Amino acid sequence: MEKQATIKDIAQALQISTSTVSRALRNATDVKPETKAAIMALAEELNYQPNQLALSLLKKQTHTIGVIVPNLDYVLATMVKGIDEVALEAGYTVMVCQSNESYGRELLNVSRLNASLVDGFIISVSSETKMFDHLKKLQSNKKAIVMFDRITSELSAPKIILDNEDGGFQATQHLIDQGYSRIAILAGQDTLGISNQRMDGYLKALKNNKIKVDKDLIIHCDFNQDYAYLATKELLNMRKRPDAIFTISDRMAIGAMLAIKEKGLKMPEDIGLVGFNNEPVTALTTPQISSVEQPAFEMGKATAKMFIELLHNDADMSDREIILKPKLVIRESSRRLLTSKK
Amino acid sequence: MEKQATIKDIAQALQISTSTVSRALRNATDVKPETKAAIMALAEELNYQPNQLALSLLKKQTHTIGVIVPNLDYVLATMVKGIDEVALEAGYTVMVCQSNESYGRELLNVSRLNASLVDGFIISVSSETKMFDHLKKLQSNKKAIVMFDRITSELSAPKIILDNEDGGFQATQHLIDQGYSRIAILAGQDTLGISNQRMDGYLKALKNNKIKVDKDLIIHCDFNQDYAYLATKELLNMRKRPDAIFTISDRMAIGAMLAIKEKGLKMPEDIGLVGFNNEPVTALTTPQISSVEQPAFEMGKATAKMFIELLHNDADMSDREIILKPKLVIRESSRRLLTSKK
DNA sequence: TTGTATGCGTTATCAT
DNA sequence: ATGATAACGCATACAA
Repeated sequence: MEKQATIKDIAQALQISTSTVSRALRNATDVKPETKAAIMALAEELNYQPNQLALSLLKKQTHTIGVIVPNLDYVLATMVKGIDEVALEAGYTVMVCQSNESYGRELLNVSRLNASLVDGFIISVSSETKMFDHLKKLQSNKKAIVMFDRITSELSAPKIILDNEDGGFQATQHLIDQGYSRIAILAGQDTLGISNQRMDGYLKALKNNKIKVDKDLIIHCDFNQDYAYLATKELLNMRKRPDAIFTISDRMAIGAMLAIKEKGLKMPEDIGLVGFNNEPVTALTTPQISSVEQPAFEMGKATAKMFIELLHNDADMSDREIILKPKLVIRESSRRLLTSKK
Repeated sequence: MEKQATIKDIAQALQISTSTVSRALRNATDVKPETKAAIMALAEELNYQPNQLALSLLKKQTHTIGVIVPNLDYVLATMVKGIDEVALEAGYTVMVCQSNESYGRELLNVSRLNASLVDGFIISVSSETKMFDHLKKLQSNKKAIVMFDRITSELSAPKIILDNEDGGFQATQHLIDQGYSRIAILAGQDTLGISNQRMDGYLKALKNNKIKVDKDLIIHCDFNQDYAYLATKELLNMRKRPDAIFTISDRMAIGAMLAIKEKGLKMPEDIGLVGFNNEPVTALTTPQISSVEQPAFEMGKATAKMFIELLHNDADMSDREIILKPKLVIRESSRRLLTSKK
């Protein structure tokens, strides 16, 4: 076998025109059964496969979705899996690119995938991304865009998000229910939407329970284990140290846990801990870590469905927003009352 | 702004031919500076971007690499990151597809990405994949293929792999050095190459140390935490139970650890445990788990480099093979001698 | 039922 | 220095 066979090859071999071959291959009705049979047979033999590039150029659509994510950690990988699932079923191929939390990389990815290579984008923006002209430009070129997880209100597009505020609220309220009162929060950079929303939930729970907010208990640090470790060390050295910590990611919870153990404090007796994401690791530590679970796979599926609807729909969908609810999973690190709900 | 502007649009607006526009845009020398300036200005204004589809159709290359992996767990995600890194730098875009350990999905992914959409494939085959005609067909269509991690000798292609046997050997030898003598192994399905190789290393270490192989201590189960848990439970209920367990993945090590704890045995005193992959979680459990580290990021980079060389190289590279060495990371779960190397 | 001609966006070749 | 034309692989309107 040589280079991919083309319609032309088949036509030449059979001494007929390319249009007839094209029709036969596409199951058109008006082709004589015998010629059609001959064509199909030869196509099979030559392992003919239509050239998607040519088709895409002609149809102006590639049936390919560009998915851009800041990284492929557990949650995002799960979401991508959900996207993949739905897209594949609908006949779309998914191109996954990682921006590595870098605005520059995101720009590069977008521009590479643009230029007619993809029908549109499903994107979760990097933590560095503060300007959205690159996405607006895509829209003005009639590319479909759906945002998910890390979104921005600056772009008018369908959005699929988690109710992060509710997640923060559930976590904090639970800690309060367990009798903790000096509750610290390890948040991300104060420019990151999902971080701020989770903190809003934290603040709301405090307020609802008439607990005064102590600014010293609100820490902004990198979404990362090492920073969380250091930040927690400082927290524990305060004169009036917190009796509970809510971290907005499980990675950070791990860092906090290491610092807590190092200090010789017991969870949940001396100090309570709740993380976010419900990564599998939370069930593996000692003690196991309570964590806010997000329906990542479902979110991915919902996102892909929205995207495909957007492609097939002329109506304006820019105000569409799906908000999924998180669910707190209570484990050992924060359950110190026997009466607590299971 | 409307649909992407084309060369034709610019030519019409400026009342010149498309060839001139094309030349100007491509920085050709023989274009009058003034016309060139006008063209560049208009291109900028219209946000002109060359249509990659048309270019690819013409040049018969897409500058896109199809990457197919069985899943996106920690190790593979890290490898993909390495691939991405090198590919991006070389001007290639990466399409990542997950086969979900399914042969059918792998076929689908390959056929979708084929059809001239990608210049070639970087693939780690699914655990279900036992036939390789789909890959051979690609090669006969002159697509470049590089295999990595999970490879097959049935395909003649450059390969980048870990020295899995050495990994198994290091792990087992270490356990022996620590004074363990009844060492069990939790392996994967006996059709999975990397599993068998790790087991070969295990057997070699036993043989080198004149320890008789006990078939009852060799367990084949799914690459998965739950099965490992169950298998370990059985192992611990044997009349002469093992005093150490080597699992060929960290997930399995976690499962084993749960069963060990449940049984009330202490690591490393009563029983030693070594995993494989050195996932971050191994440092978070209590006790921390010793594990064989593979240079995943480096492997990804090496793979992408090999692939790009293959694209630019007419010579036969099918016998090229890069074998990377693993490195045992010793932690609490297996270090019971104070004299042990750190 | 089949063939011819055209176009998708671009570049390369060959004129002019 | 610039323009006309063909080609990449395919589908389709139109002609036969």
